[in-house]
This record gives sequence, C-alpha cells and structure tokens, in this order.
Amino acid sequence: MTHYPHLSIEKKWQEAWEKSKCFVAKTPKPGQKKSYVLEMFPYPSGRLHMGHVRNYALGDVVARYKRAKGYAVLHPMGWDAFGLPAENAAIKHKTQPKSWTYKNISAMREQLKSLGFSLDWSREFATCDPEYYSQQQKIFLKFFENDLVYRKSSRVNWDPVENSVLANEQVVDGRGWRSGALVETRQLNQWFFRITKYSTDLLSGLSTLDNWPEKVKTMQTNWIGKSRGAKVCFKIVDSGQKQQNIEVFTTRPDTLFGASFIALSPEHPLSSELAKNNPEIDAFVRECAQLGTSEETIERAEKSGIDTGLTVVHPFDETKTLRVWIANFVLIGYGTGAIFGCPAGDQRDLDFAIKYDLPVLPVVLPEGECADHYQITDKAWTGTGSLFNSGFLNGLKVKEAIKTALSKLEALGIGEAVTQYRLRDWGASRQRYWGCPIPIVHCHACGAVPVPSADLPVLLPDEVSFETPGNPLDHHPDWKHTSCPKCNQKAIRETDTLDTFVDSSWYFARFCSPQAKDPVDSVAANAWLPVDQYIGGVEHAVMHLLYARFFTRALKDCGLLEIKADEPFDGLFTQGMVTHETYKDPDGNWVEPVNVLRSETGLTTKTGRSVTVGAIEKMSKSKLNTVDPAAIIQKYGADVARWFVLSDSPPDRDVQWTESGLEGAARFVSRVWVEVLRISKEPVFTDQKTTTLSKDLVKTTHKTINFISQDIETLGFNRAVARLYSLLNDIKKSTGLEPEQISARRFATKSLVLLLAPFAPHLAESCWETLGCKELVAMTRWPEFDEKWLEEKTLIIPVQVNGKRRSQLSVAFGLDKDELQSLALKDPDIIKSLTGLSLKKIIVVPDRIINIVAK
RNA sequence: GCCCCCGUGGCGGAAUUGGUAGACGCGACGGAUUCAAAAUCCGUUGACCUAACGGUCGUGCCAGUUCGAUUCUGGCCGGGGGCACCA
Repeated sequence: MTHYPHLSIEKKWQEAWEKSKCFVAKTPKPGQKKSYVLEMFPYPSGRLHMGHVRNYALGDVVARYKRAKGYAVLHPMGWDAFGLPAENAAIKHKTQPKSWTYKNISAMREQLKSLGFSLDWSREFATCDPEYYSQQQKIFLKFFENDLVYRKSSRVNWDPVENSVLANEQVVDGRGWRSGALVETRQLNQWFFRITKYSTDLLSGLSTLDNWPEKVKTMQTNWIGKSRGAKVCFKIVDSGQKQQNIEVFTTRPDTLFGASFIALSPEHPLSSELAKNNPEIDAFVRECAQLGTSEETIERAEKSGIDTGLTVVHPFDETKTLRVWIANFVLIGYGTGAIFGCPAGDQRDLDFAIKYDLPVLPVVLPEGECADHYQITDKAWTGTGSLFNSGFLNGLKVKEAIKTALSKLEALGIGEAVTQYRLRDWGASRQRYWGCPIPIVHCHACGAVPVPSADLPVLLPDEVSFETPGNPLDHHPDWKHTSCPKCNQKAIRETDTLDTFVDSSWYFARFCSPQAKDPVDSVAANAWLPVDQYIGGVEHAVMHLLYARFFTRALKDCGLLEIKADEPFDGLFTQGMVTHETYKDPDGNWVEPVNVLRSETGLTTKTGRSVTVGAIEKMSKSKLNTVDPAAIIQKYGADVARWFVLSDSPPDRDVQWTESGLEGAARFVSRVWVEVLRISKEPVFTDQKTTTLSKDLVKTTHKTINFISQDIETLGFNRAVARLYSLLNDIKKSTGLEPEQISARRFATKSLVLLLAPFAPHLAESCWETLGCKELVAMTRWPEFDEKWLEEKTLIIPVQVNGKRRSQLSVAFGLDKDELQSLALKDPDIIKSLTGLSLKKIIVVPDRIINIVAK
C-alpha cells in the first residue's frame, strides 16, 4: 500500500492556504451572498480537547462549503479568556493569570492551526486583551447611562476561611471546595443588567428563530417563565407586626379553598423580622442559608419548615384561618417570596403537609372520580377537573374557576391578576481579579461615578498577589485608590469585575470589525450580522444564548449596534459531546486510554495490571478518559481526526471515541489516496459521451453531489460521510477500459475530491493536485449536478397484505392508482397470499406502496 | 426536586411529509494473497424456526390512534444536559 505522508502533506497545504489568504474574510461584493459561520470560542484551558476538534470540524465543513458555493464567508476565532480557572491555576502553580492565559492561547492556537481549519486568523482576539475589554467598558458605561445596569443588594455564597465568594460549583455538600468550611450566605451590593426589561421581547423573538433547535427554544421559554396568575393578600390576624398583610403569588387562585398554610421564604422580609425576636426561627433561617444560593440544592433538600405562630385570614372565608410557616423550598427570587400551600394540588405542598401533619383538602375533582370517596394520599393532583369543597367555585372547571376566583379577589380588593416572569435580572458582579474591570469609581460624596471616557480603559494590574484570601484587586496596594472624576476627592475604584458571560455576549459582533475604535463598526456589522450558523455545546442553550440575545437588543437600543437584524444568531446548532470508555485498575484508580493495552487475556496497564472497563462518559480530566488531539494528529493526521469526529454519529448526538473507529477513518484516507493515484495514471479523454457503459457511475455521481449538498445544508455530516464511502466504493468497482468509462471514472473521482474537501481538506488538495488540477480546492467552486440525472424512470413498489410485505412490483414512475391496483391483484405472490381471504380495502399510494386489507 | 433532550443489530448509526426497518462504517466470521504475519482484496453477517422455498418476531417497556407507527398520543424505565458565580 502506498503510504500517505500526512505530516508533510498537511503542513504543505496549511502553508499554501495561508499564503493565498483564501480564508481571510472579504466584505461581500454587491449581489454576493454572505455567510457568517461561528463556533463558540474556546476557553484557553491549555490544550485542545476532542470536543473542540468536533466543534470546529463541524463549523469548518459549513465554512468551506459556503465558500465553495461562492459566498463571502466570515469564519473567525478568538478566546474566551477571562474566568476562574486562570485564578485557580495561579494559586496552584504560583503564576499570574495573565501569563498563564496567554501561554495557553499560544499553545492552543498552534493546535488549532495544525488541524487546518479555514479560519480568518487576522481577526483573532482574546477577551482579556485590553483592546477588547476597554470596548466592553464603553458598553458598560453606555448601559449605565441608559439605566440598563444598576446596583442592588443580593445574596452570595461566602467562604469564611477564604474570605471570598464561592461559585455554586465550588460549594460541595454545603462546604467550600478548598477550605472545607461551612458556607454562609452574605448580602453584597452587586451590579445587575436589566435583562427583565426585555422579558417579553426575548420571549416573542424566539418564534422568529426558525433555524434554532426546538428544544433550545423550549428551554429559553421555560427559563423566561411567563406565567399569568394572581397576587393575593392574606390579612395577618392580630399581628403586632409592622406588616399587616402577606402577599402571595399563585397561578392557581382556583384552589384557594384548598389552602392549608402560608409559607414564606426564609429570606422574606417578614422571616427576617420574626427571626429577630425568636431564636428558633433565627436558627431555622440560618440553617436554610447554609444551603447556599443554588436553586437545585434548595429544591432537592428535604422539605422543612417552622411554624411562626402567626395566622392569616382566608380571603374567601373569614371564619377560616391559616398558619404561617417559613419553608425552605419557597424561593425569594420568584413571585413575592411567599406562597399559599394547597397540598392537594401541588406535590411540594403535599410533601410539606404530610411532614407537618397539616390538613389536605382536595378541591379539584378529576373527571370520573366520585366526590364522596375522592382522597389525596401521597400524590397531588395537578391536572384538570371540576372544583368541589370550594364554596362559590363548586362545579366549575379549573379554567373558569381561575377566572371566577380572580374576579372575586379583585371585587374584594384583596388581589389582582398579574403576569409574572421567572427571569431575573442578571447579576454580573464578580469579586474576582481575572475579569473585565467595572469602570466605576465610588466616592463618599458623589456615589457611584462612571469613569470618564478619556480615562478609559481601566486596566487590570498585571501582577497581583493571591497570598491574602479574597479579591486580589481589593487588596492590591494601590490599584483601587483614585480620585473622584466629579469632585476630585479621594475615591475607590469598583473592585468587582464582570461575569465572563458578558465577554461572550457580544464577541460575535466584535469579530465583524475587531480593530474598530468603537465596540462595533456599523458598516461591518451590517455586512456580516447576524451569524448565519452558530455552533456549540447544548450546555449553553439557555444562559449564554439568552445573554447574547439580550445584549444585541440592549446594544441596539443604546445606539452601539446599528443593524437591521433583531437576533444575533440566525441559525443555531448544538453539538453532542465526545465520549470514551473509562478504565480502572484493581485499586480503583482511573487509567488513561493511552496506558491501556489490549491483549488476548483482556485489558491490562502497561505495567501488566488488569484493567476493567467502566461506563462510557464524556471525556474529562477527572475520569482520565481523554484522548489528546495532538497525539492523534501526530500519528494519523488532522484529516483522520476530522473525518472520525464527523463520521457515524449525527452531530447533535454524542460521539464515542474508539480506536477502531479511528483506524477506519485512517483506512478511508488511504483508500482515497490509493484510488486517486490509480486514476491519475489513466489517460485523459475529453468530450466523451455517456452511454450505458458508463451511465451508472455518472448517475451515481450526480446523485451524490445533490445528496451531499443537502446533507451539508442540513448539517447531516454523518450521512454525507456515508455517501462519500459509497461513491468511493463505486469508483473502485469501475474498472472498464473503454475511453468513456475512464472518462466517467475521472469525472466521479474529481467530484469525490471536491465533495471531500470540507471534511478532509488536506487530502482533497493532495488528490486535486495529483489529478493535475492547478488551483487550490479551497478556491474551487462546488461541483454542480444535472437535474436530468436525478430522475427515476422505474421504481420498485412494495405490495403488502394486511400491512405485511408479500411482493413487490417493478413499475414505471408515475403510474396511477387504478393501474397499480390491477397490477398488484394480478401478482402471483399476492394471489397466493389472498387465497381464502376476502378483500376489504385496497390502499394505493402512487410511487410508494400498496396495502391490501383482507380477512 | 423542576425544565429539556435522547433510546434502532455485537457496536456507531440510516430510513422524504406515517409507507420495503437496518443504507454506510466498525467489529466478527469465511476465503484469496503470503514461507508466515501485518496490511490489502473478495464474500457472509438482526434474532428465531426451516434441508430448502419461505415464515415468525423485531426500533427501551406498556397501552392507544391508523390500512400501515422507528416516526403521532399517553404512561413507565434507563441515560444525558441545564437550574442563574464553571465555561
């Protein structure tokens, strides 16, 4: 077999592409269509992982295809370079976040380049470049001016030993991950983006996103969480409290007669008030605070509560009172931070009621149940039905009862219809060093004062100390000390930095004009935005994508982004993960795939210890089941790695990395190369007619061109790969020596090479050159197919009896129902199958199927 | 806990709008080539029954709609993603 020297070949073409500048984005010419292809930019963790290879290989197929179709293509790359890992690395390795980050970027840039992606490197930037974050500071100030960002007090996880705020992932079982200290919660003044201003718009905008996965739109819809309901006032009986009423939000005012208690969030102002004079309540509220701020933890914790001793009057029945509890499952951030508990109609309320022996009165009777015997035991009924045990609502269906209850509340002046959103304003303050400084100065006299534009950017200090616990910016010797821009008195810089989601909320716009003096140049933005195809992990389905959608709207409203489009990403694709088997040695330690040997007796480590195979999981450092792309590229080449991640698995599903699959990919690359060498040695004939001798291969080629184009447009790359395999097989089977056969073979092979280019670009260039073509494939147009080759003249139609295939007819395309029916009934196999049965019905779908129903 | 998604041979997967389930690849098996092996090439390969023709079952499980369900509906089981300070 002829060896395919991937290392030298791949380098050669990467240099040729760079020299020709064919991937540098050129502004679309008049009348030329544009395509902005973007993959979510990587966090520079230090090394590329297979997830990156897959992500960028997917995008590269689209970018190369669009370029070949004549589009002006923007396909940029950058670095999501701020964030927590750099600080953790700095602490662990005694380095500085800045040098660590830029070193990682260099390493990863080289790795990306070795994969031969068709990226426009001239637009590269990192979000930690002062040029980038200074533009972001301008945006922040513009938002400040337009009341899109503000400060308020909010709760954080606090590690009392590290003296710092903890991310939810840093809280493990209620303790700080490094210190092991019990986590507290603290109130801090923090900066918030007013994303809720756009709640309705972000929601309605989703319906215009036809090229987004339905699941992502559903997730965002649920995240925004629009719900219609009622605010209801419960009057506190003889309270002696300052507060006379408790206001609750409910989507089910129809179930008010089933109310058995009121529950307040532990953070509700009334809870805090009561805690002051009651040590037990105080202890309970503190205990709840130890759960941290994660909604998941709060909701998964066992329901618990404390009776405050207060009672309220039932709004519809003054003779009834309800106890007021404080409960750990009531969230302060949603509604009013207080609920009425209807155990029969809500599982959480029911669990709570059972635990504390509170009354359970069913009020919604499911259809088909008898009111006299219907009981709720351990399963709440949240479905529809008619109301009972509910005074004036009795007999009404749920929907009508909600309306009726609402009107009554409004008439009584103790409630009103409200629309509530689950979406909260975006808390963007981080008490950390490695992020974009917030350009604000705090002055005793003037308050929070924006840094004047002449004084921008507010640069991060290059060197900071992580010796002292807490925010390095806060205890930097001089950084925060400044003077007030208004009154010139001594003042303190804001030491919070911005959430890294801010950086990624507008980078796609910056790529249009990465050197512009303003955040986004409007001419460039209009030329390129929106992003036509955005590709990334589904883990970003809600937050990153919602924040970017919000930023697009906010930037437009502030005049910083002048584009026609309302949405930043026209097409979105969420790719699956790269998984791998996990391995363990007899001591239960994880073993890396490279250290696992396959022998006849099973799997062993290199030192001869037996290895057991565990679950197939997402490649991760913790499970040591990663495969290093660099090693794969070195051994097999970039094209093999790319081909593998694009083969077999649909891009939106997980792909399992296997050695054998990789070998298969390598074999394919060799087979193409060998085949092209064979074809290249054949004589070249021009103007050959196609007759029956060469018809099949020419037809297959035209069909393949059509299919692969469709597969790429619909991002079905695994299907395209399967078709490339097929076409290669057909070319290999073609061995005829007549000139027209040789000619057909050359046509098919040249088409194969062009179709292959988006998937294995280096291989394609080599093959193209070998076939005697002078121009780069990267600059060659996509092959055209001829419609006339796609038409089918005859086809095979299955004939079923009672839904089971019993025969088939080979017929001309387009035969009508009657003809098909009579043909089917004349078929000997069908006659045999029908003996002893009488015909009931015949279903004929022309060009598809015939089904005879008989008894 | 809540929201969302996924489930097809030994494996990854294919299958226009509900219309022949298993394309293509991997693995396995058999053969060719070889002193031998690797590589390569050719063939077979869902399960069960049958000497064969052929038949029965079969798309996580259980129901339903339909002439017909991998595809639509409801319930269940299993796996994954997100839950607001990881990115």
